[in-house]
Amino acid sequence: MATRTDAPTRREQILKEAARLFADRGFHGVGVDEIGAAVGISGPGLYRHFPGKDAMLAELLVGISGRLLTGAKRRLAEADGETSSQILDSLIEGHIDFALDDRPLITLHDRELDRLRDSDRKLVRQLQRQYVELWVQVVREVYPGLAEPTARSAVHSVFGLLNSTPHLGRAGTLPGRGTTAALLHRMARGAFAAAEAESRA
Amino acid sequence: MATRTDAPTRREQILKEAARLFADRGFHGVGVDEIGAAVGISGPGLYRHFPGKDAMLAELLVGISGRLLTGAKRRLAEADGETSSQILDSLIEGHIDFALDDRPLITLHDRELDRLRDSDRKLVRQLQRQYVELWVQVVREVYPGLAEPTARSAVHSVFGLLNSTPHLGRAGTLPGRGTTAALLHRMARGAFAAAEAESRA
DNA sequence: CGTGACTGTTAATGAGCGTTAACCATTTCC
DNA sequence: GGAAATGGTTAACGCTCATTAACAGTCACG
Repeated sequence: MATRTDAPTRREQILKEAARLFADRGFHGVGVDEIGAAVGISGPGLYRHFPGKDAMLAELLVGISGRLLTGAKRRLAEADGETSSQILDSLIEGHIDFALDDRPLITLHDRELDRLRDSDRKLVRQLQRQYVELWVQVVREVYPGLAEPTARSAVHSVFGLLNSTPHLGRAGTLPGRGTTAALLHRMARGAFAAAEAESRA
Repeated sequence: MATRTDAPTRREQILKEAARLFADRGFHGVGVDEIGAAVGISGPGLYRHFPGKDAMLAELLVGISGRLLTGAKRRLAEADGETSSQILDSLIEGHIDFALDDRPLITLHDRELDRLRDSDRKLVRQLQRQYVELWVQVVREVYPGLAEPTARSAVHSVFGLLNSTPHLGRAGTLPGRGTTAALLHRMARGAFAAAEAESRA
């Protein structure tokens, strides 16, 4: 489990650049030649590493959903003795890290899902669903006033809030990563708390 | 200003169906034949109403941003005597109405902007910017603790929250429009309030 | 040495698709 | 009543683009 210091493999370079390009101009908006050029090889050379353009998108999207889910599961597992509230904070923190560090992937995540083969799309959706349900459980422990459907809607909405980072001005204009992360975190908690205020209206 | 009861014109049918299709499968993912079929005419017949496929997208996106902005301006103008807090509630309500009633447009709004001609994209961005600034002003009146950059980030994030409706399960599974709107409204206010808590940390 | 396995290259193929051309029915209106 | 205007049609063009073919350099290793 050592953190890898190796040079990135060609496959990884391709995936990274493809993610950036897909996020910028959409799956159909990017040609294979362009992806190839981004890693210094040309067009069809990509086919030595992937069976096709679709496969790159599939691997990206499955990878995203998978990493989000396993990350959340890990946080949950490592949390013996912590309060539900602390666990929720940990989930939020993990999601924010992801949103801030992998903006292109976040963008792809809910933009290009429909371009996948049926089987891949099903897989991604299943991973997403598990991730959501995991959040819903924790959220309902922290905010018991939330009925399950309400909690699910609230979770989706908070994802929308956290995933808004791509719209927050390109890199330079942001008030600094830590500040932004803290702001998003507070807002997420505030949104959940306000959601719970329902039953008492 | 009578609410129109007329049958929708062909142009409007086309725009509506195009919006739905673009939102579902992306601008590049939809063919003109398909758009034509959706309104009962076939492929090239569209060119009697629009100079090209791009023009449909442009009109849709400019229309969205324009309606959001003018709606917000109207609410502001009609609000003499109201408190800033009431005005903010009105802005939120307007945005939620839009998000719930025109889901496809919301989706397009931040998904296909890059496919526009430079001039159109500039126009749309300008309208968006005005809309954001208008919110920022009102938000800062209600939550004076918010510095301007923070307020702007918060506004973007709340847009992310409100625009999450497309992800809230297709139509049937929603707990009812009024309930959903109320939930989103509460969460938005809660998020802003929590954002303000910053300077006092 | 030499024979695969790898990783590239360029050229060709073939499908999809936006757009234009050429043509036609219907309505409007002097 | 006839000429525009209007809103369709189908067929053809041309371009983009993913994918495949055919070929070649490099390195590991028996």
